[in-house]
Amino acid sequence: MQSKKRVSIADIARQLNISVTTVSFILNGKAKEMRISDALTKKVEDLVQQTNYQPNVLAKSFRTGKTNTIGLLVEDISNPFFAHIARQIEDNAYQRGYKIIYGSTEDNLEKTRELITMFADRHVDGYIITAPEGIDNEVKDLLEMKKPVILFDRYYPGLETNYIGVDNYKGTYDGIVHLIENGYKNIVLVTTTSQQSQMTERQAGYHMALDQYGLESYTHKIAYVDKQSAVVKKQIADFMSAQPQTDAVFFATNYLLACGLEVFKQIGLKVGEDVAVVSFDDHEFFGLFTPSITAVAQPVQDIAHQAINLLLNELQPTGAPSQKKFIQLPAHLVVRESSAAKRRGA
Amino acid sequence: MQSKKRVSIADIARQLNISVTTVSFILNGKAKEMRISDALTKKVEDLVQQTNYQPNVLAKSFRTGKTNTIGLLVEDISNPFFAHIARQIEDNAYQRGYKIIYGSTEDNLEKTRELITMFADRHVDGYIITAPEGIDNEVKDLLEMKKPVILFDRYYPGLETNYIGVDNYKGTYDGIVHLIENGYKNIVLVTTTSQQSQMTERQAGYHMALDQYGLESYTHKIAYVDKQSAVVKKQIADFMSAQPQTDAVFFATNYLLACGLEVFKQIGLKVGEDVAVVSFDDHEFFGLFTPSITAVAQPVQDIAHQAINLLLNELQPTGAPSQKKFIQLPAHLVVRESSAAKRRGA
DNA sequence: TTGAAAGCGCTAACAT
DNA sequence: ATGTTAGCGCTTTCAA
Repeated sequence: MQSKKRVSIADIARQLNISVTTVSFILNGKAKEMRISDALTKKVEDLVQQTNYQPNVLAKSFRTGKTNTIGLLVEDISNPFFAHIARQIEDNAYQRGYKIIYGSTEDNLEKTRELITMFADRHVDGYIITAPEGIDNEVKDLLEMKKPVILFDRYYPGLETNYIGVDNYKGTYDGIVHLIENGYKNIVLVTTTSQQSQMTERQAGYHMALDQYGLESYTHKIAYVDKQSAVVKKQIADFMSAQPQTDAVFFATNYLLACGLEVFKQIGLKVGEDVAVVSFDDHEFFGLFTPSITAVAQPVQDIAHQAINLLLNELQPTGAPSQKKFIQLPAHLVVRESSAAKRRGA
Repeated sequence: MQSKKRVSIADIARQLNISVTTVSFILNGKAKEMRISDALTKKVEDLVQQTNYQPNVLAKSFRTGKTNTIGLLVEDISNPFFAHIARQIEDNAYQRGYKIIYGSTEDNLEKTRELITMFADRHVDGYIITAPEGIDNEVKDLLEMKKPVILFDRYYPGLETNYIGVDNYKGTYDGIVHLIENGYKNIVLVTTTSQQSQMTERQAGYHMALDQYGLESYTHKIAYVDKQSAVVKKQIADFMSAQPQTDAVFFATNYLLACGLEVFKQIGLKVGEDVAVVSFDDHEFFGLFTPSITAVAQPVQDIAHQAINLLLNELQPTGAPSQKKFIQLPAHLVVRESSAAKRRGA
């Protein structure tokens, strides 16, 4: 396939009348360790330069079983949150010699299983995963095979592995308290039916805040199927007309918010006047909305950075089995116009 | 590394007292071709099932030089346009047994070179690339090595390879004509200094429309460096105050639009009243803006679909050297509120 | 301090 | 119709 035959380690050895072993050692930085003479080392390095020798990664991977590849499983790469995470992870990984192969799970168990199998077949060295419900056994299998796994965004309480995510509980709590302090009393939580940790934590934060202030809670869970936003919108519309006293809505994801905004527009509810709005997950355009949208922002860069660092650390063969980390980063409330203090008589 | 030793093709052969060749042929669907008895074929297939034999992909790749991997080089995976493209490509590729490894070029020549080298080292079977300026030689090298390359979003006139993109010229032309017909006369084009095909085409479309209607053109090119949006905003602000007669602005990318909207907000220009606005590239949230934003939408799904199809076709070893395709899909104007007919006296 | 050689799992040319 | 075997390029054990 290649136009010119690539030079191999044997070519180098032959030209210098030495053995491939020696060349291999030098190439892998074991020259000192193997007490190979500096002169020889130099000669080899020069020839490598001169011939533009590039080791055959495939052969190397085959031999060692290491591929220098990381499997990244996100819920959906086209979701801005995950896209940004992916971008950061990519940057970090490439800088350290690792490539990323990715897949979108759609939070679907079957699809995730397939992806994990594919990635395992390819001998990826480690995994960074946003786990769908029910995938714990597969993850356990990976761990048993000594493959490092980093969970992010959501975790499994029972799994002994690394996790990095945001403090969903506190983030939501802060958002709700903010609404309460701005005078809102009938605060609805619109969330999904998902039982994943990040969602249950957000619910818990919501309830905690309301309890503390002695307010009543109105949770509305939507089965978020397939971006069938028509269905979602219908449910939100129904809910709003059933509970006309609602003066604020906290959306547990920014997709739900998008649906909500559309509904409000349709039924003529003015955001920021008739109803306050806060979203979990910020978005680059929220500042440009009218009114601009208050959101609980996740530290995307930090999350990605920590995820890849945790993974690369596990990949470094240190003798001791690494201590598993469970990291929760603070989320940060970005106050904008959509949650402005409630006006009397509104 | 694996907890149990994987079963190999030799194990299968040994257990059945046949040769690895036979097993290999059967595994690769050449049983018929090699006239291997149905009975034997069946026996092998059963044992494969039963032992859960999984071919070692690494060994196979090493041997054949094929990796069933596609290198996807986009400008920035965290840009929604590319993120959506990536998602579609992923879906299509996985369905057909290919994995994606990706990289963000940042439209930076050096970085793109590195990525291409990395991908080449890994023997990816083919490439899908949004090419930065100046990368034509590297692409030419790939083509010489018989590696299929699909360019998308922008092309090099001199390169003999496949291209898939949108009709930027017509898309922009339509957008400008729409503004003109809605009564706008002083229409500014805000674009980048990039000389890439997609940008120059958009400029051409802009000029064509204005010429046709005998209107004057006011192009403002911004060096889009590093998302230094402060710089970009400053330039837009300066431009607007220097040309107060401006009644409409066409932004050549949705990032520029975002900067523009912020500036207009700051200086108190009301979009849709004081100034009409159209963006090239739609965005999922444009419908939620107030006023909602008119945009020239690219058929993301089609683009991705065609790109991956073109590539997979080239990967199918048909005798004849494939005819290179140059495909331009129509862009589609999504009319919303931001470009509503100009009111008299505004 | 360096070299010879086995072998990773698979494919395919060549033998029978 | 099926088997023997030579590599692919590299790492690493063992020997010298």
